[in-house]
Amino acid sequence: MNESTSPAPARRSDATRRAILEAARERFAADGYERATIRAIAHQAKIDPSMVMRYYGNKEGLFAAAVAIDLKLPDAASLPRGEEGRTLVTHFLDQWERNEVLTALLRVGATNDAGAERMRGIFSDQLLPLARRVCPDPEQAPARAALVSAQLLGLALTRYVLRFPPAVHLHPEEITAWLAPTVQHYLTAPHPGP
Amino acid sequence: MNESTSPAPARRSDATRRAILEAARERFAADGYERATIRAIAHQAKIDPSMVMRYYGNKEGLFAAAVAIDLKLPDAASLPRGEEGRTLVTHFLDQWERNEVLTALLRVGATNDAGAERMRGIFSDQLLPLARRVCPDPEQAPARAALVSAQLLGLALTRYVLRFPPAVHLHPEEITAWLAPTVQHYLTAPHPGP
DNA sequence: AGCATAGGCCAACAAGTGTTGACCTCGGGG
DNA sequence: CCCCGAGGTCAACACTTGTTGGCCTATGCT
Repeated sequence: MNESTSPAPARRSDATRRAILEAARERFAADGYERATIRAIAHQAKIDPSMVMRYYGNKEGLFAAAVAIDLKLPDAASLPRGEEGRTLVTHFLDQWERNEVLTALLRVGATNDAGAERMRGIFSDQLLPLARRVCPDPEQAPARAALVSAQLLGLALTRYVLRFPPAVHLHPEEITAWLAPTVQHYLTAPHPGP
Repeated sequence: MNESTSPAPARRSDATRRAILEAARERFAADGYERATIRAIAHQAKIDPSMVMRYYGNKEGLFAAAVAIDLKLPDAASLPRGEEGRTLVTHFLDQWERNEVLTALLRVGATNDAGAERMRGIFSDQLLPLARRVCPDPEQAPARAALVSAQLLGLALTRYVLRFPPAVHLHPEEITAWLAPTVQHYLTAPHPGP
């Protein structure tokens, strides 16, 4: 619908490609890397397993294509001062509820090194720069970003992967009310000292 | 060395059984459930794969035996009032650094439902009761315990599973200095309200 | 000493995996 | 109209997995 801006030649098989990617995300998110077999993905996409190979080369390539996504973190400069924690938490929750790519990434990252590497990349490409701009001493940025990611990924883990019942039943507003001050603290509070 | 108190008949194969369990924990912790093959475990334990089946029935049984462990959380009554957060964090860090069972459990829990169920059991059997005794309104205990587990497991995830470099390089004392107030807050602070 | 038995190894099975290549089948441009 | 290539299916490959049963070995009891 927008041929001029996108360099893609708009092949006739685009619908199938999308179906494969969608099924792949769902299976990876539900089963992890090993148990999400190409046959199961192909079955769910209602096509033949060999099509997956034709379009994505091999399973690694399929996974890479399925989790190629941008977090679109808000720019650090545009954040209201003092509200960085709240903004981050709501943004994360929103992304996580909307699409299952992040759940797939987290589940795969726990057992597959390519997945873990992808998570490390997201961390250092997107969260770290933000921390560098927000937190007082840039030298402390990596540690502070690590603390923030531990808090946020910990919530995702217990809520979307391990499915602890109380974590699942928490309302998004309640999560924000609890986590936002913590994240804000990790980003901007003075170092507590050992 | 203590035959009277232990009901185990002290079989001659106990050394082998221990070797299998040790290798199993190491492989599960490093590779997760699927990629930790019985053959790999047997090879590391320097015995035949069929011995694993003989002693533990099947792979599920081996996993169950390998992760049958008690967190040994300190009793809520014995905690110094106001220091529950610090005690919990140091205790968790200590357990996690000491043996790899917890890493195995976390890694497997991300993809295997038996593993996730085991984690949910530990949560509700060990952390929840503690929260019920420590936090002001017992009705809020599940939510508060969930927040605490999100913070603690998030740290374990980024440090021992995903291995974010800044999380790996954090010193235990620094982790405690940052996390103890957070955990204490989640346990005892008044509800922030949505 | 003799032997039952627990400890251990070897080879094989059936099932499921990623991956490949040969083969159909249309749809649109010459 | 024909045909050619992209889209799609089928069957098979080589390999790995969990699991099994038969066989050997040596330990400890009588």
